[in-house]
Amino acid sequence: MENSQIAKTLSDLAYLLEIKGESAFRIRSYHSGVRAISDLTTSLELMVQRGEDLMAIKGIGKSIAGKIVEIIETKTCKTLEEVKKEVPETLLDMLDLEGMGPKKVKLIYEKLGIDSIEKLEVAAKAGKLRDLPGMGAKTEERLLASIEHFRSGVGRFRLDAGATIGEAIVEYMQRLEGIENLELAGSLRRRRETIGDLDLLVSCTDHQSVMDHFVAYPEVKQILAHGDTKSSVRLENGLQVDCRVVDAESFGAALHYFTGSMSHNVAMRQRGMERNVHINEYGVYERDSGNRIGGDNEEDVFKALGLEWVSPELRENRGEIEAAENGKLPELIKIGDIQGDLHMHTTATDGKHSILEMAEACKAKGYKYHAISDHSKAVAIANGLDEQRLAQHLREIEKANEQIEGIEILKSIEVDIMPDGTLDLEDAILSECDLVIASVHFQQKMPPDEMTDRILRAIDNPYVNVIAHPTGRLLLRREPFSFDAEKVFAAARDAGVCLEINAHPARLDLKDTHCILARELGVKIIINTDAHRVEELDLMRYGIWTARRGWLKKENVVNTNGLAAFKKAIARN
DNA sequence: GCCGTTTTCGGCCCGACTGTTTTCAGTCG
Repeated sequence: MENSQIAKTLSDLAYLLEIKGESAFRIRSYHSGVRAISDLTTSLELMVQRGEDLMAIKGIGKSIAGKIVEIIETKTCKTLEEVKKEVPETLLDMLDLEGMGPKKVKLIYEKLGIDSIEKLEVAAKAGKLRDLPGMGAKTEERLLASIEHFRSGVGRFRLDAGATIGEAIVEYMQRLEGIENLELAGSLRRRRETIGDLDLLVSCTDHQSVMDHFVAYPEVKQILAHGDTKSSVRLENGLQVDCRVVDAESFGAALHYFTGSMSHNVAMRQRGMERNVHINEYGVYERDSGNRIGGDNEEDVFKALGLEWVSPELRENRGEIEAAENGKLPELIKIGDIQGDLHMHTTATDGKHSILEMAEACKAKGYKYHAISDHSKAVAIANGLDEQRLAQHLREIEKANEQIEGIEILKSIEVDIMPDGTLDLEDAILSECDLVIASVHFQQKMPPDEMTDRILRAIDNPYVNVIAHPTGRLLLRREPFSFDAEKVFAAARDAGVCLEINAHPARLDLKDTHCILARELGVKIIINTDAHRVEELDLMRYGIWTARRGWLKKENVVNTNGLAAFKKAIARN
């Protein structure tokens, strides 16, 4: 069972208890337990199998640990089933509406018997909510807008969409006179693979002008809030953007605060309490005297807690605070460390540019080498290469290599891993390639054991150097296929096979937590764009961001080497 | 319900905004 399923069960329980009116502190414990589970990089089921102590996880005590075991073993939770008898599960849907919290859900359910979004809509339209204490015509109006947004199905956005939209807003905001500092914070700054909203932080002496300029952004569909220091808008595309303005002396403290993650911030504040330091978005203060000890830059915040500055990508409460305390933070890989891109397609299959065009583009990026790795015959829809065409294609790569100076083009192929784990091209032709990339494209829905064996068998093939996009997921569209990651990673390590971080923002596969596992196990990583046109070579930054979230250093990634060292690094064991 | 250099009780992060109030509760991040 996935950690996310366990987290969902406990989260449902927490919200239902909240509606029921349970003690706020008990609720908070459940929520922090859920957060602790979400921050985990190891499988709870595996921990239970190994007899590890769940109570060693901060935020999980006797009661929640017991429930986790119960959920894994029985697939249900008795407490949750009990609570559902008193508080209908359907109330949880209403909590998803912007502006609806547990108190209002409870009130509306108890006074009017409303237990679904549909009934809520009818009541709001009929003006029946305004008679309830604390509610009025405006509440009804806002709720109807929330329902409309909910129905639009707009959820999270891909990282590249967030980055593009965010960069456009930054450009717009910078047109305002008097802006001192401007930064996108939140999950975008942490480079999460998907983002739920954008957080924009500004410092300026004239707060009001910033707020007014922000809500006047042409793409704004709805203004959700418009205050003195904080405003929120919904854009036409459904994305919510929050803007916060502070004085310059608070910018660092605010940037830290609004970068999050929530888990990281909670842990930092707890640490602050232990050290008699008070942190908020305006600065860092001594708790007793109230004396301000910093806040104009982020370093102040960490320094006040005896910590080194932590890169935003690591702020997920996954051990970064302990590492920062002990000087054990990794020197994270940077985009400039990459010396070559080893996974890209050409017009020979489903790419849009020729071998030479891709080579010139790679050279322009400053790469020392790159690989042309088109599809194999199993991917017929992409005009994949069979043995004969690949042989011809390899000659053409050689020819292109002679025509271009200053960069080495490596001969490669993205060969398909068939359902039985064999490859769809003969070993003889694979042996002529400098680099063989193997990937699963078809028949992804198989039992986890079979998928594990399938990939293990591909790793066994002595010509395979890389497993590409190892989990096959497409963000927000397709789930990863399930297999025993630890087994596969260990086998890759033992065989000397690299695992790819596919940098395409639709994939980001391996994902961050897999990178952490890969690093722990000592697996070699390669970061590739899988470009199908020259412009997509620019996607490398998303792969780097994911690697950074996965605590990877330059040394963990083979294509940070020069050509000679790279060839050694990809050699099989 | 969780936690502990204040360890088995007594605390638990906190500030902004809105709407409905007339001093504040609920929601959000």
